[in-house]
Order: sequence, then structure tokens, then C-alpha cells
Amino acid sequence: MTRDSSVDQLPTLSAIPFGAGDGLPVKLLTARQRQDLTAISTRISVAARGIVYREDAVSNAVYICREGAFKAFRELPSGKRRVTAFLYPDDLFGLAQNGRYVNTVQALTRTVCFRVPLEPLAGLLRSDAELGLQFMCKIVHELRSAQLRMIIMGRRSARGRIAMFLTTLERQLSGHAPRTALPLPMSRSDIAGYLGLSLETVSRAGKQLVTMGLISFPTRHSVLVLDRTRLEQLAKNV
Amino acid sequence: MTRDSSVDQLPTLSAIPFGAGDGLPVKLLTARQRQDLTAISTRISVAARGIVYREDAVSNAVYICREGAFKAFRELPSGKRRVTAFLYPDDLFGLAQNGRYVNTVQALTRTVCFRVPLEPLAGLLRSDAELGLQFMCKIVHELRSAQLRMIIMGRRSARGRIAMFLTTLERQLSGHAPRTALPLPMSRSDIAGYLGLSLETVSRAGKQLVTMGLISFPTRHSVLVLDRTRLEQLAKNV
DNA sequence: CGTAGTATTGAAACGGATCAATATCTGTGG
DNA sequence: CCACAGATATTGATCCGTTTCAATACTACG
Repeated sequence: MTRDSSVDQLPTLSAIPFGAGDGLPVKLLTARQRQDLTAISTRISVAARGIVYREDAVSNAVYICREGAFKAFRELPSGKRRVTAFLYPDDLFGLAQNGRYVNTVQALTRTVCFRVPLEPLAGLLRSDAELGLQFMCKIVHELRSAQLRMIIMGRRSARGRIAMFLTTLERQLSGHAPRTALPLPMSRSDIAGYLGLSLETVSRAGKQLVTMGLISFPTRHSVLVLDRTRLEQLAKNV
Repeated sequence: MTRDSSVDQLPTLSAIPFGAGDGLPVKLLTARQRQDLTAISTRISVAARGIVYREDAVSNAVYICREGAFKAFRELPSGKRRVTAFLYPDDLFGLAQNGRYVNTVQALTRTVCFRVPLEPLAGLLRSDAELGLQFMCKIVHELRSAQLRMIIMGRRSARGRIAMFLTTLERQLSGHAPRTALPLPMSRSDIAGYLGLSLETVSRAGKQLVTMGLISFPTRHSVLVLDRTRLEQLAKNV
């Protein structure tokens, strides 16, 4: 993990529909707010498999993903790993509980993120209520993702869970070209941990979707959606 | 659902460890803030089974639970109901997406809650950044609950899920006397919807815990924890 | 006191977990 | 650029627990 001294890139917390229509009428980040955020943050590059922070470590900062993808996971007493979230550009992570991080965050690819120390952030949020609303909307967004996850994990069939996972993924990677393969930076094992399935079941269910002609795996780390209609039908059919 | 004109009770958003140690150093609500909140909110009484708002309805306000318990649920295409959350005093609910509520909230008992209209709330949050931080911490708290839920639902065994549900419940009802029965205002079916199990499995797993001597059901709507140690052991053993 | 919703109990079958063996990929160094 | 080693993924067979369908018991409310 290396810290770039050149803070040439501004956080783009606003790229996602940030507060747009969540009830509270909030606008996007202003140039001034981005500048303020930048002033207190550090740009960090992380190599693939690099750890950003570990579970239970004392929390000093929150992070905003800029490039690449991360996974957030928790180690369970049984030794199993439950993947809490996959993090993509513009995602906020590192919200702590009782001053400590609740999960470990690891880079899946070469990544870039912004590190925003808590002390100055709190000051900034206190002086700029509008920015506070922005953050709040972002966190509400996180909350939505978590609730969607619960719906996914409540499903019986592995096929259905994978279908939901893929459609969700497609929506999250808003910047990808249509009819091209989606990057799948995580391992099958990570997907299993995310969906609450065993690795073998993920593999089998994936193959089923391929056999059904809904998707294909150009490589193990990319998916191509062949029949979006039927895939979404399968996903919605909870 | 009736609106009381007498606004004699103040919202106690702060009763829960609100912002205490979440990294950002935030204090409890001041008298002034509670007063401001009260000024814009309405106290509402809801009879058991009364609906506070429905899924997809246009959102005008957020709510703070004061007395009693609610369930929040979503109707799935298959007709099944997934229970998103059980809401207890001091819980915040009604956060919308794209200006509409994402689930239906129904009272499980006779309840009292505060209705906080969005427009004035946004104004208040804009003028009082500190209050904004309070809300933010509250929402982060919600996020934690959602993440715990995901852990619960990831478990294989029904017994384990029920054990976690009960221990969580006990923690949420911070005001209950020890060694007394916990109120269980929701139906077995609601619990099933919450845990992603079938109603029958909830019933069977409950009976197993009774047979094991960990709990007992004085009535169908209350639980008594007999062996907290073993119950928590079962709960933690993920 | 009856009735409708709610809960329990039983029997059978489906689906995913697990254990185990093999195949494929990835990245490293020659 | 290729070969090799370790990690990752696929595939197969069996087991176990939950779901489902079905029948009965309970309880709360009018």
C-alpha cells in the first residue's frame, strides 16, 4: 500500500445518484466540497490482494473507492469467511463500530482509493451540513445494498441467488459497455461467501446458467450476459 | 392511525448509544435539538395491525418509534413476505428510495411513533450539522443491524438462526428486566420471514431449544431464556 | 362459545453441504 | 517464452436438514 503525495484526483463521491430523489432534496457535491474533501484526504494505491485495514483494528479514517474493486469480509469463529460486500468506484467503506473496523477490506485488483481521516472529516461535516447530508444519503445507499443482500440470501435456489448477484453486479458497474463481458474480479469462493453458498454450489449453479444459455464465462473472471430478459426473470422470481 | 395534537413527549432518538464511539466523536441530542425535532414532528398512535405506510407509496416523512413494536416487510413477486426488520423504541424508519418507501410498516402492538416530515427535517439538518451527524450515526447503526442479519441468514441451521435472533432481540430490548420473559410480539410466521425459514421450521427449531432446556415459551408471545450461556454459545457458533 | 387465523406435528422429497478426486488456471522463475 | 507449482475451479457421490404438503391442535377475538 503506497501513499501518493500528488493529490491530483478529486474524490467523486457524487458520481452515483447521490441523494438524488431519496426524499431529501440534496444536490451533488460542489467543486468547493470536493476541494475540501481532497484537502483532508490521501490518495492511496493498493496492489491486488493488499489489505486496506483489518477487522478489529482501531479506526482512524473512512475510505472512498476510486478505481478497481475490493472485498470486505469477516472471519467467523468457525473459520469460514463471510463476504460482507464487494466495493466498486464511488463506494464508501470503513464505517466503524465502537471505534474499530468491523471487517477486513482487501483489494481484488490493483486499486486506488481515498483515505479520509475521521478527525478532520468530522470537522468538515460539522461545518458543512450539506456535505453531511451527502454522506448520509451515501450511507442510506449502503443500507439499501445490505437489504437487497438479505433478499438474495433469503432465496432457496442457488441459481436464483447467482442470477440476482449478476444482475446486481451489472447495475453497480454502471460504466460498462452493453453486450460486453462484465469483469468478475472475485473468486468463486468469494462469491460463495457473499451468497452464503458453498464454493461447489456456486460452480454448479454457474454451469447451469451457462447450459440454460443465459450467460457464458469467456474467462473465469468475466461473465457475458446472453439472455438478459430470462436472467432478470430468474432474478426477480423470488 | 390517529394524530395526537398534544405533543407532550419529545423524541428520544438519543436513547440508544447514538454516535457513542462510532469513530466520529458525537454527543447525545441536546435539549435544543430535541425541541427543534419536536417542533416539526407529529406524535402518532397506531393500533395493533395498523399500517404506518405502504411499499411504493410516495415518501413524505421519516418516523421514530417511541413505544411498542413494528414490522417492516416487503411483498415478493412469489407472494411470500420477507420481513426486513422489527422496529423497537428509538428506531428510525421510513428512509425512502427514489422518493418512495421500500417496504410496508405495520404495528405489531399498540404503538406510538413520531412522524418527521422530510421538508422541515432537511431544513433542520442543513442548519444543524451536529444533528445531521446524529442521524448519520443512527443510520450507520441500522446498517450494522442489516449486516448482522446477513450473518444470521448465512447460517445453515435453523436452531442457530433462532438462537441468534433471540440473543439479538434481548440486546435490542435494552430496557427489559433480567430473568423475565421477553415479549415476542411477532408471529411465528413473521419470524420465519425474518430469518428466511419456513414457518414449520421455526416452530420445530423453537421446540428443539425448549427441549434442550435453553428457553421456554410461557406463552406463544413471550420467551424466557433459561440458559443464557449455552444460548449465546449456540448463537456465536457460526 | 364458535370461528378464523395461527401454530404444531408428521411423512416424504428436494436441494445444498460435504468429502473426495481431478482438472484448470495463474503467476513465478528459469 | 515456456514449464512448473500452488492455488483455484470443476465434477461426482452421498448425506443431512429444510421445504413442502397435509392433517390436527390451539388461541384469540368477536
